[in-house]
Amino acid sequence: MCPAGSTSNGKRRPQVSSWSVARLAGVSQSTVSRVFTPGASVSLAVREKVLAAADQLKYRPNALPAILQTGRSGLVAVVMGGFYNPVYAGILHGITAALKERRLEAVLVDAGSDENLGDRVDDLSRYRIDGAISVLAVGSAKVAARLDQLGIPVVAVNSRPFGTLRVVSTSNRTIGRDAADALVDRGCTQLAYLAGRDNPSQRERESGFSKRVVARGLPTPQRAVAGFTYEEGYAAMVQLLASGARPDGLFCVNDLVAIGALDAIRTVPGLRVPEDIQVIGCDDIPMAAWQQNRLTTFAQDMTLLGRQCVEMLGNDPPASSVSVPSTLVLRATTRTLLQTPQQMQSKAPAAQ
Amino acid sequence: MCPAGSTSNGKRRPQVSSWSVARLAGVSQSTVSRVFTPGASVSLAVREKVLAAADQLKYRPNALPAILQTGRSGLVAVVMGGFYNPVYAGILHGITAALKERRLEAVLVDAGSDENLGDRVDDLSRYRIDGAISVLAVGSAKVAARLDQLGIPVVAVNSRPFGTLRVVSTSNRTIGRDAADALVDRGCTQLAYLAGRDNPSQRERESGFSKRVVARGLPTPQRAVAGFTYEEGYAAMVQLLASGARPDGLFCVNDLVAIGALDAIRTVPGLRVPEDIQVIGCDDIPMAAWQQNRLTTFAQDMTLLGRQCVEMLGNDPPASSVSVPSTLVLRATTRTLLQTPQQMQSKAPAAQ
DNA sequence: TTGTAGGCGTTATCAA
DNA sequence: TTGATAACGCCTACAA
Repeated sequence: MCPAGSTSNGKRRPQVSSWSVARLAGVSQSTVSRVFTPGASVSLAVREKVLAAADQLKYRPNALPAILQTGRSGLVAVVMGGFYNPVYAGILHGITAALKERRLEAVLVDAGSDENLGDRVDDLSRYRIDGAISVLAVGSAKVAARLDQLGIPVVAVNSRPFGTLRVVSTSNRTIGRDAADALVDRGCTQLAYLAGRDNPSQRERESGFSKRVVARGLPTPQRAVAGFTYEEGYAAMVQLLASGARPDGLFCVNDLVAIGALDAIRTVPGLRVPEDIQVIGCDDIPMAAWQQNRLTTFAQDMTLLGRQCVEMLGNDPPASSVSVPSTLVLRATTRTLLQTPQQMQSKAPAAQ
Repeated sequence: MCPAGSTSNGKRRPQVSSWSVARLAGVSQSTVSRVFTPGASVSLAVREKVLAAADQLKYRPNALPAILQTGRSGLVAVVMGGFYNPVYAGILHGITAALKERRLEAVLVDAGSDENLGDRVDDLSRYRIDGAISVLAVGSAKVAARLDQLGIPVVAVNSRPFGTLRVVSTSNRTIGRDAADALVDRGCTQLAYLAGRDNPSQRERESGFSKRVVARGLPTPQRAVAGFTYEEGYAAMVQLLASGARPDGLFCVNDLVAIGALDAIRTVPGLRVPEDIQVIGCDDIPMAAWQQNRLTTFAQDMTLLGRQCVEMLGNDPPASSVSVPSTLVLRATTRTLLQTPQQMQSKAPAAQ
């Protein structure tokens, strides 16, 4: 009726089990279990007796046997590729908030690059995690195949749709197009783009931008490869300007790069933003709003993005892909819009 | 000899168990277990046979029964109070890196305020977490007492040493003193301090600063309450300047506040940094190094801080408190130091 | 509504 | 070095 070790066995931290509570309350162990199972049928009298006993013993249900039994752990792996960009802080916050609502817990994995992603998530499978969310884009079919084999739902942000991978994207192509329109509408004719290292969202932002610029009858934008950090944006812009290029409209892969570019522009005497060159970033990180930057950029609701990731994780049957919208936030690095005719033209279909 | 469900029972995701591996390898389940237990004695022949079988079946040890048995989960709760300040990204990175080295996993808790801290960690005790690290300072004895009762080691950053709480601190008092010395050595006579909301590290930074300023024979610094964000720093400085105050040396509770203050100062025509007012921040977040700021500040090795947290968690017997050093990083918001005599005076003992 | 019994997949113990 | 067996603490039948 009552297993030996359920009281305490001296060697380990003694844990109060449902058996001890049962004994104190004068009921069976199953009854205690039912009291702690939402929606189970227990008489009020018994429930109160049990809760009183549990309270007295400071009983905390142990999730592990239940996981062992049901196969569901309530644990979700959350994979990050580093935290250097404040935009990740927003996403992480969104994910943790959404997980909390569903009573799921986040096991944080700082993977660095998506090479390690497979290994790390595989590692975590020993905890029987229910799923994984990767803020780090899954870039290779090999990694995707590895994740597939785990047999758990995997959501990845801004990845290509490999296999059963579920993808939540920011509307990168639209952002690129809107950036082009915003700059062209404001009179820019010499466009330039500061690129990140190759990944799906970078590629889409760029292609959306370039194609729309060309569709608007302007030459293909100049291009410089920066990366994703302030320093890389700064260096790339210094180099671009040193090469003699004088674009009058600049779109950057993200805000950090844009802010780096702004600072580089400021080193050139007589070159003014937005009079001589207009700049648009992407993400709307807090620093974009700082007085020293007042950067025009695309805002995306990161809390929503986090929520979408968690929701997709639970979808059954699996939805394969959703994207979150973005809004152009106009600040001081672009001029005010005057021309209405071109504004209308910006509604034209993409040169796909 | 071989339990029924160990192959697959149709209802759940079928998991390969040590029993299936044992059967394929022609050994007992215990032997399989030993092969996957570091340091257990198994003959080479058997080990290879088992590993081959495990490989063939893609066996992944299930951690849950082991946890049930040993009481050790390898899970550590990591409590954050939000991610708005980039310094937290650094700390989080340090913690995850150190945990990984010890083969521990981080369960991320975004607590918002330390009120929820107790509840959330208590929640996680159902996973039999081995310990908790709170980047959020534990501010009340009540929360600390709650954590005490969990019977697991808890490390908190920059908290007061309540009960069995283990504390890792940045050297806040020293930072305050060094900031005072740095400003006074550079000729400041009218000091001001932008404070955060009350918490242990804010209090120590301020008290270290104020006392040293007074010890150096100057009047008590002016004080304005900002908070911990750029916006709050900006607003507080705008107000301070509007009140007619014209300090020539400013120390801020952190870099975000300092950068906000810098931007506020820039709104006043003719007020130059560092000629008219010198500014020092704290944390050395990436933005402090940006060209637009070039903020003099105190750098702290956040990776080290993370490592310390993890190490303290494992200390037995528990060490109660350590602190990590910081270094003054001189940039463009302070003047260059000329006077040597005062430099020597800065080595004088604190007016404690 | 309540209790009994079996199983989840490991580790720990002890005997062979 | 290996194997058999008993926990670990819960959930899920099924019986009362």
